[in-house]
Amino acid sequence: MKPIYIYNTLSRTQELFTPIVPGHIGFYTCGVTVYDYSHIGHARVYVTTDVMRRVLKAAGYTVTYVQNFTDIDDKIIHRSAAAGIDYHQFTEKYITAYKEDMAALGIIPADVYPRATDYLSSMIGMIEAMISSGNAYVSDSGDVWFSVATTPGYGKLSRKKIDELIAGARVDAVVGKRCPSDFVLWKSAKPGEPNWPSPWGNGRPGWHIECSAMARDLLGDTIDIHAGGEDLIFPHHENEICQSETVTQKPFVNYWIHNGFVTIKDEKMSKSLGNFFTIRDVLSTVPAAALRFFLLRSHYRSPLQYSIEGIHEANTALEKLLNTITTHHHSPSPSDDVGRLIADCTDAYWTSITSDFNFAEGIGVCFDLSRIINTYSVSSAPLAEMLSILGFDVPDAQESLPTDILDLLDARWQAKLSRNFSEADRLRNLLIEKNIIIEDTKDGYRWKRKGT
RNA sequence: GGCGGCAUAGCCAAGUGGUAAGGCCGAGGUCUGCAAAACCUCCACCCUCAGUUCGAAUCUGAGUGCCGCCUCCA
Repeated sequence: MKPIYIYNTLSRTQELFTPIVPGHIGFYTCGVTVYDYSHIGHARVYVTTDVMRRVLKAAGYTVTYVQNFTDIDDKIIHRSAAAGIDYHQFTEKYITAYKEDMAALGIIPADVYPRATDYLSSMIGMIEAMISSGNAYVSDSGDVWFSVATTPGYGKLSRKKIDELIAGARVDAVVGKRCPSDFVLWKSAKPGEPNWPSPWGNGRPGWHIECSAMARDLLGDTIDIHAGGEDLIFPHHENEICQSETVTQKPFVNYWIHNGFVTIKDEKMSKSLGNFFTIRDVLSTVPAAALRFFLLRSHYRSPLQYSIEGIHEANTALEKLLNTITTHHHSPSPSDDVGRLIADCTDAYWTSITSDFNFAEGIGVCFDLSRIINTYSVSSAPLAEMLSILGFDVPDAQESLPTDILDLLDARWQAKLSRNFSEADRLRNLLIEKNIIIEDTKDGYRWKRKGT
């Protein structure tokens, strides 16, 4: 089990990761509200957490990864009504689309994709507990509110003070709400809205309670890692904490991880600003691996400026690495010195990716290793392993060719040595027709498959 | 108004006390029958001003610029 360091939003410092159960990790990431196609900002979070999972697994842990779908909320209600279809059919469409987009990006599916509407009874149970402990109250309209003032540690994640929240509250007074900072746990149904029965009348859950309930049901009272975009720190994650902790009386999450935003012209990519690009639109113009590489080339907590030029550049850079792997050297001859250089790279790579998941630095090491492999004509397997952890499909570097191809390669090399260039070129063209590209080097030649 | 974050080369981007990784672009070179690739060399007064220190991109203070959260948001 290799040590992992994680920057914990709760402490605002990098900490040595220690799981609750040795060798196993419960990992929860806030998923999307399924009312539209996902954009590049979403892609960043899920590509990042995908590689985090891969690193944790490679470090020797087993990981249970849970990612929810918020399949009921105001936007879903409005948009499905506008489309004239049932909310469930509506969300089904976008859940399918989401899974397609993630698959295209090479993201390993979650172990569980819980949907809010499948966990109503757990949510209701938690809300009842909050009411009986005096942390929540029911208003005349049948809405249930969480009383923030009754939670001593409120604000510990976002570092906000309750009085300041109240003083600076931009929210208009809501009927039934005792304090501006209180938030809704259960909303009574308006006419025509989807609703479910509860002790407080028909209605639907507030947003925050779903994650508290689903995380608890699937991963236990305390989970190891909880991730999401940094816009979720407040109020979503802050509220999850107070809900869960008032019910269980245990810490909700040990390590909080938050992603920086994808920006466009220095502004956050978001639907309300209208400056977003959907994953499927972008992938219609660039390879998915290029987008993945683009997202991984900067640290996950830094803002990332979106640009199609940046993705093209990432593609060029990635191809350089893949080229190193797909090129088969004719004369491998590793030495102890070179072996040490490679080992140094491998060590540096591991240090990077386990130091708060510094994939950008790790990628830098990949280029160093690439140069070593090309310079000394040695096996590219260590580089393939590195890229594989980052989630790139790497061709089999140890692939062997059919004997007829090998014979052609050899014949062409002999022709070249005897300076029979017309025959050498004829054989080279023959090989190109068979998708084999030859590149001569100082000491011999190497080959790779066309288009890889 | 409150809280938080960011500012490194033409562009992208690592680096949290010891004289600036990596990639893209550009320039020159090596190799070479051709082709392709690769390799080598070159390209940074780390936003400003003070301060701490033997030593700061890295710590402290002030300033400037930009962004985010406080309302749905990955």
